[in-house]
Amino acid sequence: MDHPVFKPLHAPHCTAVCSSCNLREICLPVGLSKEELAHIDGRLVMARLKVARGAKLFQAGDRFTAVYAVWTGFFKSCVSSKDGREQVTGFQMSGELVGLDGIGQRVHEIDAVALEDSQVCVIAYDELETLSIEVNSLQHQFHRVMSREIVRNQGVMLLLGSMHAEERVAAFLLNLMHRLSARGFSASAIVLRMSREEIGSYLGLKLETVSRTFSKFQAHGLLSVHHRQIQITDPDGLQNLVDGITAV
Amino acid sequence: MDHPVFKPLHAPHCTAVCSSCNLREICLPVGLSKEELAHIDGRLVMARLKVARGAKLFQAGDRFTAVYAVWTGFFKSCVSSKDGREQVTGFQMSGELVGLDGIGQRVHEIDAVALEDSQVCVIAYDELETLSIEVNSLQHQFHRVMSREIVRNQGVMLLLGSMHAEERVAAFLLNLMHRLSARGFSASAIVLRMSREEIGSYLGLKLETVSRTFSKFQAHGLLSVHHRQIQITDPDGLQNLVDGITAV
DNA sequence: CGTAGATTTGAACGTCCTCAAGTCGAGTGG
DNA sequence: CCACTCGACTTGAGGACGTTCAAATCTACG
Repeated sequence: MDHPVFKPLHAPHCTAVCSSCNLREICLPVGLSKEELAHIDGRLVMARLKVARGAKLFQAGDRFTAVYAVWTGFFKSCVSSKDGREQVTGFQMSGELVGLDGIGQRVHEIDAVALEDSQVCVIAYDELETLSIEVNSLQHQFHRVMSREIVRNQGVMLLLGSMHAEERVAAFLLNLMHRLSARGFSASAIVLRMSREEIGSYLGLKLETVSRTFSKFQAHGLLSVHHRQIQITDPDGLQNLVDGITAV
Repeated sequence: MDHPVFKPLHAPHCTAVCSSCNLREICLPVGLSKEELAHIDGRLVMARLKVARGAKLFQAGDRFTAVYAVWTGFFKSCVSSKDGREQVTGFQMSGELVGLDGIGQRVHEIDAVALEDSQVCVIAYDELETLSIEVNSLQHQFHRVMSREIVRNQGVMLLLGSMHAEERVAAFLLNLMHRLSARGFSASAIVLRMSREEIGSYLGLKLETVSRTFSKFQAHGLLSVHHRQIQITDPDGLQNLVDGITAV
């Protein structure tokens, strides 16, 4: 199976335009001039796809043909080893790119799963390479996106390699908070799109540990938890935990 | 301080050529045609630098101007957090690129330290972007290199997030073995370039645990350790450990 | 309204860490 | 050449943190 079954939102001839997308200041085309945007309109994004909650956008082993920009919704990326171990390597929200793992081998090496009903912009990779040659700053932006992904992953390695459970959970929540607030959502009221188990997998912890840590944070007045609703009441307190300034 | 002090191996006008480099099948220019190699010769690599053992090629905060291809020697990459936590995020050997972290912000976000006297090829990033436009397959290869770095990091996340100490050490040794043998070195006799502490930092373990694990592997006949000399006697046994087929 | 899945909480256990002592080897100066 | 010294490594014992196993509670969805 090379591709899951999708229904394009638009007929093939009706392509998406970046210039009028409200994510253009967050997504791949940041920093492109009006003229450059006009040049890539209808060429960079060939189609939009709906991905239902729980469905895979692609999975390890699928042939790589495109990278995807999350337009609406929420995704997780997972690697698995032969023996069935699974690790969530990231969560992607609107404006973030999924599928960069496939460029190297022309085959995807991870799974990308929608955590809620989502829509993605399909960026055919061959076309991206072509446009990168024509539009200088698109190439530059694409390199920046990949570089940031590398840096982000190294931050996760720091977290997994040297932080305690409470520090990991605090760092996770703060990161989510910052990314959501960059998209205009409340910086304090978070609705988690993923289960405790998925958080645990991402943080290298068991779901019980995540749950216990949430409870402990609540007992210390850092936040209040109600199922997947999190209200951050003391972001500085969480930051102090991450920075090793305080403990709970 | 934007740059450490280096002595270029060659005068500025005497640039390095990829077409006659013995690493051209491993390094960035893999897959370039003879004509394409000729086109980038003397332009891609502007100079070579010596980096003494223990010296930093660059460090977090340095202005980003170039990526570096390891020509000879061995490097480690480290991220650090505000509170002084340090995490080794990778070890680089000949033919591998260092410095991709800086593209996103035009500032390096990690430290790159030579673990032995080394030489690197300096690839000015602006020139790389220019050449990528002129030479199609150079752009493609560069994307592949970055993509593989992303995949590699996700593999490390899997290791850090879901493997036990013995599995981590086994995976580390096998990885080292494969990369060394791809460069024509013995697949069984490894000379470690890094300390137990650096291995531990990379694997999210303490140096004592690394040491104990080596000893245990030796007791089980998987390898023999003498300081930094490792003789792998049972690679399949190590692989079985990584794959969760056996335990020690 | 009922069931399956997600979450919370408790208790016992195990892996890895911490602290500490001892060994080994390379480099240095007598 | 040998003794000395420092850093790296090894090994042991005890303890901490997170896991495992188990049960209760809660929610969402049909």
